Amino acid sequence: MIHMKMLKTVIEPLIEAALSEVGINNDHWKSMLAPSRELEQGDLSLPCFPFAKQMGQAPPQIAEAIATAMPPHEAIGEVNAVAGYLNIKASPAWLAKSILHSPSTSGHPFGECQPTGRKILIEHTSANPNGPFHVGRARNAILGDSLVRLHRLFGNEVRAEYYVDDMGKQVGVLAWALANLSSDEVEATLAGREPLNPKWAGKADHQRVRWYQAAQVIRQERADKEEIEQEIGRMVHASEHGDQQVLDDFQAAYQPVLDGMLTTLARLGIGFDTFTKESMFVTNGDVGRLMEQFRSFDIHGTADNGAEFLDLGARGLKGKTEFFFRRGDGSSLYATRDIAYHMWKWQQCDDLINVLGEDHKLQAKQVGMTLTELQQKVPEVMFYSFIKLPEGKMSTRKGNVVFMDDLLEEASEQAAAVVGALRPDYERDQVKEIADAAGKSAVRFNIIKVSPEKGFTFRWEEALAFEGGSAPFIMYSHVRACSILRRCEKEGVDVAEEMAKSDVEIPDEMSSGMIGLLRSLAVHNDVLAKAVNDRRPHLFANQLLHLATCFNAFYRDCMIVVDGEVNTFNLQVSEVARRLMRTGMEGLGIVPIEHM
RNA sequence: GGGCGUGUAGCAUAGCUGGAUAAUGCGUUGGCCUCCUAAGCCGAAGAUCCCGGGUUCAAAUCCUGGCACGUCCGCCA
Repeated sequence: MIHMKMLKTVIEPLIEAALSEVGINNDHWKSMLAPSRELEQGDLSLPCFPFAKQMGQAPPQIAEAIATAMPPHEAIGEVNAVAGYLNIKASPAWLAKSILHSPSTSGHPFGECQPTGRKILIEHTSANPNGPFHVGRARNAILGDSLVRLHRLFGNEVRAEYYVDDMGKQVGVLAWALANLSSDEVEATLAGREPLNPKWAGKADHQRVRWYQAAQVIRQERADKEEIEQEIGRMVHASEHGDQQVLDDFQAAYQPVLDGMLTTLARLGIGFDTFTKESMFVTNGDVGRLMEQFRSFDIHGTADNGAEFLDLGARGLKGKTEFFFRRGDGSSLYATRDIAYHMWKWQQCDDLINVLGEDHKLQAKQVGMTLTELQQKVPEVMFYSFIKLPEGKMSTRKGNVVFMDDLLEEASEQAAAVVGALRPDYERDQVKEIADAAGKSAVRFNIIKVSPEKGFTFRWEEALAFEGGSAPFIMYSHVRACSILRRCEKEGVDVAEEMAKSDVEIPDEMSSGMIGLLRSLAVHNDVLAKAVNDRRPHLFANQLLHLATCFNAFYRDCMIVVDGEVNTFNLQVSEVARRLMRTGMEGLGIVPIEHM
């Protein structure tokens, strides 16, 4: 629920006064004051039904009485009582003045961040480096990166971190395959499958994943599979005990794959500040010390073969209650290292956020409970549900996947076709630049605009939609705002000078387009705050869509330059909207280009 | 079997710390470019808010019992 905070702050004392004059004295009403359902009626509304009993009057009467008792204020454009609701509409002139003149009271209407001083560490993606991104895995990266960007826009100091799984079975299999299988063997093993797309033949993530896939088959089928398993097991075991040679071999195997994956993410505008290797916590002794510490816990237990666990059932965990942190052979488990990793992360930030697939819910719960047991803070987690295809679950084995690299190519191509048709006079390079921006933005936005916990079915036609509720729609509104600026320059208007005027006359009568835009601008930063604090980027995505829609209506109703004359008020509002659109787009990873 | 999540017009979604006539896009359909980019704007049609029960002045929203789908329940990562 998004309140128009700048209005709420001002009118709460006024309502308080009106209520006490009418004879209502309780504080419950503050939580009842809500954004109006009917935008025509107002910005904030107070349902008066709960007062009926106390007052012995019908709600419409009470609403009427409160409306009459409301003290006048310049912020209030209109007060009305309808069907038991007290509706308060902000005065457009006051909204305009607040937005234009006092950046400090309205957050940062010009899109400039005010540092909060809070340090946030966001870990996202952290995919195993064993193959290229498909759109399923990419939901994590897109969601995570949007959260990173939104936090930065909000003014937090953010570190985006990738946790590299550089040990364990998956990397072990990859390393074994690269060392033991020839190219011919790999291709023969994978003969029945989708071949490597020649376009990606030079990209290590696409290339090396074939070794990995072939190894998965061979481990099941080849006559010497037991020896293979032993060999892999030996390497994995060594890696878990911090054997540097094995870890180095592993890195040589996965690093090119990881680099390829990062290239894909970079195309989406996704990057990281730090990479932390899982093995670090084994080699530096943290994991060993942690496991020793667990032994002193009263919920510690030991299985028949010497494996150790914590009985989280004793702390209220339902279902699977034993949380194993050490194998019978004494080596650590993924979750154990994850706990060491979290303790390390907590030393470097005020807030910790992890972006995880819904399949990690139990594991995250176990880690969280164990951290509590260690008297550590529990990280915030953003869970998302998986992306599937219309044909069903994504599966590399069945060839039922859409690679991110392919999606981006396709998006760019389709966008180029649209731009080419719409702007026949553009140069080829310009078309390509616009198409790349529109393509990647559309792909990102398509995923961010829906709430993470909702199951998501990938459809080409939706991912590549360039109208309606898409990124290009927002980009287009922004382009219009940029176009206004260019028009001003062409007319010889000194925009900086126009913007600096602080005594612009604010008209009494405004068009619906202007009023709508002012209202959207007024809640913009409230939505950003909510999206950041609740970890729900889609709220901000919808706000940006709303802002763009409102801008389009404003664009229709409010000319900025007429007959060479500039309307300063309209220009100033347009510029606030432009900057907010621009920073908002950056906050979601939409590329804010100036021509389309 | 147990835990967690999801179920809203033909389709995809928003709304879910209870409040008015359930919002948006696609699709369907009717209009708008001598005027700052029509990737746009304005209008119309289209909803048993999965089903049953309960709480409440008021339920898409909260509780409860079903159903469907997703996901987890490894000494894997």
